[in-house]
Amino acid sequence: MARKQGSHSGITGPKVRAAALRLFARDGYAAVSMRAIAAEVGVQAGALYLYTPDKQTLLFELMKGHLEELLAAWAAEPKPEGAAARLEAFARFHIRFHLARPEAVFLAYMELRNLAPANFAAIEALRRAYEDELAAILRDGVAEGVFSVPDLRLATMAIIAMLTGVNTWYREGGRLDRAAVEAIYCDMARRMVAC
Amino acid sequence: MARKQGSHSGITGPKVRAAALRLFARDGYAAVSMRAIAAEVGVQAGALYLYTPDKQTLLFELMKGHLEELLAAWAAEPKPEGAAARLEAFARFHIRFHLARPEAVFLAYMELRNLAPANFAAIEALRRAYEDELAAILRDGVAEGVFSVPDLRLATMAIIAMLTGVNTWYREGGRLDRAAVEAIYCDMARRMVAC
DNA sequence: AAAGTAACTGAACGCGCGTTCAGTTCAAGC
DNA sequence: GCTTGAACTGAACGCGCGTTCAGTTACTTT
Repeated sequence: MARKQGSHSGITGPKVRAAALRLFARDGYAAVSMRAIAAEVGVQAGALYLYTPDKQTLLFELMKGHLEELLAAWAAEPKPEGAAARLEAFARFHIRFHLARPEAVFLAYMELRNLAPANFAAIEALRRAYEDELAAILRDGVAEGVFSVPDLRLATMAIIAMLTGVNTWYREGGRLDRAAVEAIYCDMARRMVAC
Repeated sequence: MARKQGSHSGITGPKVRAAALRLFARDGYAAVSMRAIAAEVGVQAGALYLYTPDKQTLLFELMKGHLEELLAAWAAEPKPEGAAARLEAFARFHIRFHLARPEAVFLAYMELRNLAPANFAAIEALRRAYEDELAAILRDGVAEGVFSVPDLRLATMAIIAMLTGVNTWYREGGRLDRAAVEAIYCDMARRMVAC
């Protein structure tokens, strides 16, 4: 049978991941069929199994990849002196990173329940590691005497929930641009923990 | 054929809603079959259609019911004088109400994409009405000179995201009880908008 | 030109899906 | 005790699911 242009190009793997991410984020893991992903890529469903052992692993790899990228990106970020400055860096980084990847963020928050227990544990550990980065900043700030928090863990969760919340309403071309949102949320995060 | 005890008891409707809420929240709308809901109730799948026209409407009614209950409960709450006191009342109410209904809250946040457009619009309007309640408190606080917010809408979204975030980590019997969590989050919300 | 190989097809597997509906059961009203 | 009607069953409808695999294609290596 005639083969279409672009076959054997060697980029099908990334295409599969991109299509799966897009569709999982839009319709939800359970509502997306392997055939739908395949159609998006331009192959038959069977071909997907050259790139993933099964559907569940495809989801897990997407979430794991997202969180590892998040941790790596934060690790690569310059860390200023002083907890107050580091909190600002964290808040700005968090919003910037998350607004740039709305689909992956959505997936990582919404599809946890579709993970097999072992995969769930792995994702939770990555998320916890990220939370610990913020917790360390707050702890340092308290030690420096520039922050006062009633409870370290709760303040951590509160700030992350607040910052991640931006993804639920932010739309390109809205009333405020990313820089303005960054600045305002930065300010609110600072107020929450400032003495 | 012999009929089991409890038939024709006239409470099947509520049972259907309760089972659907439990299963939708646990496994996700798309992953729950009408047969699974029916099994939970103790009837055959066909019997569910005496209580709902279809699966989609069942989801919509659950979400609508939850948000209407939320608005009614807040309307029934005593409103103290002064924006600062009203913010405290709102924060405590929000946490208390949401922690008491984790399944409905989870459903109302996670299954929006499974709503038909008309149903989605109805749910969004209810949610917006609730947000406006908090926005009004913040506006009043600014007018009274007791609050200072860089942006009214963003502060509203930030506080609600922060408060709702409690549901993602709070577990009965954990380190802090509900009252302690309420108090700490109340404090953080106040700090965010205080002058 | 022949052989080898990675990429992909297309058909098939058993299964469960949402929904419909004719028929059955049971309690209540007369 | 007969009739009524609400509650419910159980089978059926066509369809799409995740996954497998023998076979086919297109390109590379020799």
